[in-house]
Amino acid sequence: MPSPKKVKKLNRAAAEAIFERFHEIEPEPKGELDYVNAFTLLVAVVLSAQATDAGVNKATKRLFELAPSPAAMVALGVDQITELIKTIGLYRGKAKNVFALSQMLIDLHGGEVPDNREALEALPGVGRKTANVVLNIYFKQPTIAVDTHLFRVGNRTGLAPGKTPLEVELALTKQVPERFMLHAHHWLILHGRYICKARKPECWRCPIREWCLFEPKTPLPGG
DNA sequence: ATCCCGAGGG
DNA sequence: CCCTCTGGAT
Repeated sequence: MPSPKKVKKLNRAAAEAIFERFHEIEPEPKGELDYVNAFTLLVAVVLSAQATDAGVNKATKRLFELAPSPAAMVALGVDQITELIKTIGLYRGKAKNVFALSQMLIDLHGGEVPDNREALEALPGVGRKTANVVLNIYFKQPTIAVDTHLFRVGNRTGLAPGKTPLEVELALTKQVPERFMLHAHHWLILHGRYICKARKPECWRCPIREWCLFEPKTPLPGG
């Protein structure tokens, strides 16, 4: 019979300590995507799939100057949008989605960005992760968007192990204390981006290493 | 499971 | 060169 392979997972107390530490270090973590309203946030997040935020910001600086609203975006047209965002990976599909999504906001939501998951995920190019970001960042809902960083950090640390992003997300909703839920996404993404990096995690300067289950290849100095 | 796909870093 | 970056649709 298949033995249920035990996955090492941090207990609640350790999880709570981790977020206390994050809060202590950075009480108000901020994302690094540029936007000026709900619409531009939504578009920026759609464009950010498999792309760096720095690269997205470079393109959206051009794009949002011409089209900071759904109507302006539709007026721009797919070809113009494509040209403007050509420096971002997956740009063809993203340009089509941004155009169609803008038209749909006009047709179905009075040009506004909807504040619920169902409506958001019905938009082209918007899946669970993107919807969670908009709900969390703009509408201040306690969602946790699991991207490549959260997925890696959740598994590597043992904070929230899971085979899929959804599993990690559900694990995190149980591990993160409610009072820290609004900021959990930003704390974890920044931690993953600058310290718990994919290639060379910098464990020697990690603020949560005393709780982490990951064993770095290169041992800590003196340890 | 596979495709989409440019920029930046090592 | 190879890997990674705030994924989604088929």
